[in-house]
Amino acid sequence: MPELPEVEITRLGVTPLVKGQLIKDVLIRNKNLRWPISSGLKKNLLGQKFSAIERRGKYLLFYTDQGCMLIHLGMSGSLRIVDQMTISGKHDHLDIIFASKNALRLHDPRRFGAVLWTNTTPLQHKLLKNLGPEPLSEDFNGALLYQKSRKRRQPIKNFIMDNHNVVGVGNIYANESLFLAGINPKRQAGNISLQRDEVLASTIKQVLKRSIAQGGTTLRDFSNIEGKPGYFQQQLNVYARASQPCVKCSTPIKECRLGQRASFYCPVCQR
DNA sequence: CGAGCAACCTGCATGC
DNA sequence: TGCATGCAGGTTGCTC
Repeated sequence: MPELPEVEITRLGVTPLVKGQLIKDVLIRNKNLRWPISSGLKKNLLGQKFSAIERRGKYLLFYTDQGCMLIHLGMSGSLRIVDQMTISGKHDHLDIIFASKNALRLHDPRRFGAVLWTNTTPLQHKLLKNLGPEPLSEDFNGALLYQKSRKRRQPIKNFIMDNHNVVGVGNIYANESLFLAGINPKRQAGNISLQRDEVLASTIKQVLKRSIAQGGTTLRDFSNIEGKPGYFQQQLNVYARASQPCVKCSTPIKECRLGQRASFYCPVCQR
């Protein structure tokens, strides 16, 4: 489900409803995620308040005065704010219940998500400390892309989806960004000129920003914290459009697999 | 070191 | 209708 825009939509939706609210109870209904939810989570959170909710890559960081809860939504995770009495479903793993009677509820059918606790600076956490730059920050630009990709032979699509190079570019947005930048996804990362890397970096920023502005992409089941879908999928140019005409030149869109992921491109517009 | 790939899971669409 | 297969928005950690 979530790529960076969807995680950001979730963060923006959750923040006003949970920030500063006293945590009254924590229910671990199903601890089975990528790693088991620690039973100590309740002790860590009880009586605390979230002072800020930040994002690093696709991780959500829920800060308290005592430490920080990290949540990753994996492929199918979502957060909702519900009334604490709302009946839970099969894949509802965790409820954090506030004095306001609202609950922050984590739903994750495929269980690729994670809920972790850290007492140290979260950005120094093992899973976060080696992440590449945020795509929407000034740290990420064409010069960086160019410098990091020299002598790299892997396809550019794999390269921009690697968190060490830049975070938050998942499969949909990698496909879309490369289309708009006119770059073939199979092209070796190390063979791309500085000028074209600059186009690519600014395209990635633009695509992510536009998607956030439209509430993210809903393909199957992404929804925001109120359960409403995003609208960016209406603007997808290549993703899941195999054999359909390119929006620019009408050539049928091609599909291939790169790094085990479905990849879509126009063989004429993308070189 | 880079690159490739299996694995972690469930749900859904498809085809026989 | 039932069963097998393949695929899905992500990431880690192994092997070569």
